[in-house]
Amino acid sequence: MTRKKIQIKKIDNISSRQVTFSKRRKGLFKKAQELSTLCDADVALLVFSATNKLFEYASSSIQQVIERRNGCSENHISMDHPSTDQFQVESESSQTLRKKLEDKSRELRQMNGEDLQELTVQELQKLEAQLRRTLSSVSKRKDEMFMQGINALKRKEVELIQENQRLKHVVPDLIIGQRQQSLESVISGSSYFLEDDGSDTSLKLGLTLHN
Amino acid sequence: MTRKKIQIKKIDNISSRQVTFSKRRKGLFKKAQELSTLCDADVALLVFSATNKLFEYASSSIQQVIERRNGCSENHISMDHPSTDQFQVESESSQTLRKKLEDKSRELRQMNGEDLQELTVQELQKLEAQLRRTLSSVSKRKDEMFMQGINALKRKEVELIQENQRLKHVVPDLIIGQRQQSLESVISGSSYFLEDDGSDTSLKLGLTLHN
DNA sequence: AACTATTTATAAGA
DNA sequence: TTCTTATAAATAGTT
Repeated sequence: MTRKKIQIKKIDNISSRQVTFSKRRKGLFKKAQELSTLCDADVALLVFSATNKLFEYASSSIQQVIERRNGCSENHISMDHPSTDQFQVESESSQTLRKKLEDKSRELRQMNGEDLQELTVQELQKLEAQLRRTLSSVSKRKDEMFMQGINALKRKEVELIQENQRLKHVVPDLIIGQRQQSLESVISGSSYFLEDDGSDTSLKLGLTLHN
Repeated sequence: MTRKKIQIKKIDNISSRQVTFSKRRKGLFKKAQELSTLCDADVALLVFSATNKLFEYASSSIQQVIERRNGCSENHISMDHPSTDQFQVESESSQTLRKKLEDKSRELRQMNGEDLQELTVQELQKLEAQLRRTLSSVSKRKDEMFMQGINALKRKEVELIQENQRLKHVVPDLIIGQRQQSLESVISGSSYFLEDDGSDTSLKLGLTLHN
């Protein structure tokens, strides 16, 4: 909105997204409190960052409610779904969940190369080692999948060869039996395989089926 | 803030207060949604007018929670003080949190090379590319930190060399001039104005000063 | 509701 | 992070 007009869509660059978040969050909170004061309105504003950190504003008359919520954070679900009561009771609190979520988010960001400044050299080395391990697993898995694909194609190839074998016997009979009939359409599709010298046909097939 | 700057205090005139409320509310909601979009943040904004009419905004991932309340909402608009219920509702439900946590956990496991069988070849390739990017970032960061460490050591080295130079001049004079006096007590004092030619005494001193 | 003179917010850069 | 600054956006007072 200055220096240059921007499009309202997710900011790609991570650090400028963080900077913008800080600035705009501040601006938003200011405007919220101004609206509250100027117009005697009750305003509540909750902002969760991409890292699940919570920022909140509440005009004074709502403040107490917010505070009460912070104390006991999740009975409303059991109100909506009484049947889940027991489950709710023994399950983790929202606070706990949010903490976990925050942890996972940070870890994930670091695995995506963000927020690395938070790490020590040891941690970086550990991360590096893990990345290499994963990279290796991914390669392996990719290979597996390629091999599966190739094997599937090979099986199909065998089937096609067998089919061709049958056709090879059938077609000449037809040619002999019905010379007057056009046969290009039948043969052109599969004439490649008609000459069966055995081995290297399968190789060609494998390659053509790949593409 | 235009035509004239205003003070941020309750607007006395009722109609202009209402006008301002409309205008600023609109602006505030726009900013809230921009923040949400630009920075990938979850935002919930509730505004009660002085007449207790409710206006609200919620970014999509909180939306569902808000909507559930809308199903049974007619009664609390007219309340003087919003009930506890309302504000518990606007924070994310445990269910939502649990879902998010699950998603992050899966992503994290995959970045750690587990559960790769769930991914397609395309997804594997994407993951691989990301891993390589992160690996590069990690290396870069590690280099930075090493360089910082090295530079710190170099600075310290320079300081120590300078200190040693001074001591090199001070110590021999002392030895010559005041043989009967304890060496340690003299060194700990600040008599390094004294000139001298210097000798290997400084090396020992330099070392002891390190520890 | 519209209009605009100003103030405010803020994107980019340092 | 914080500051600066050029420019975009919001809006107070007016019509």
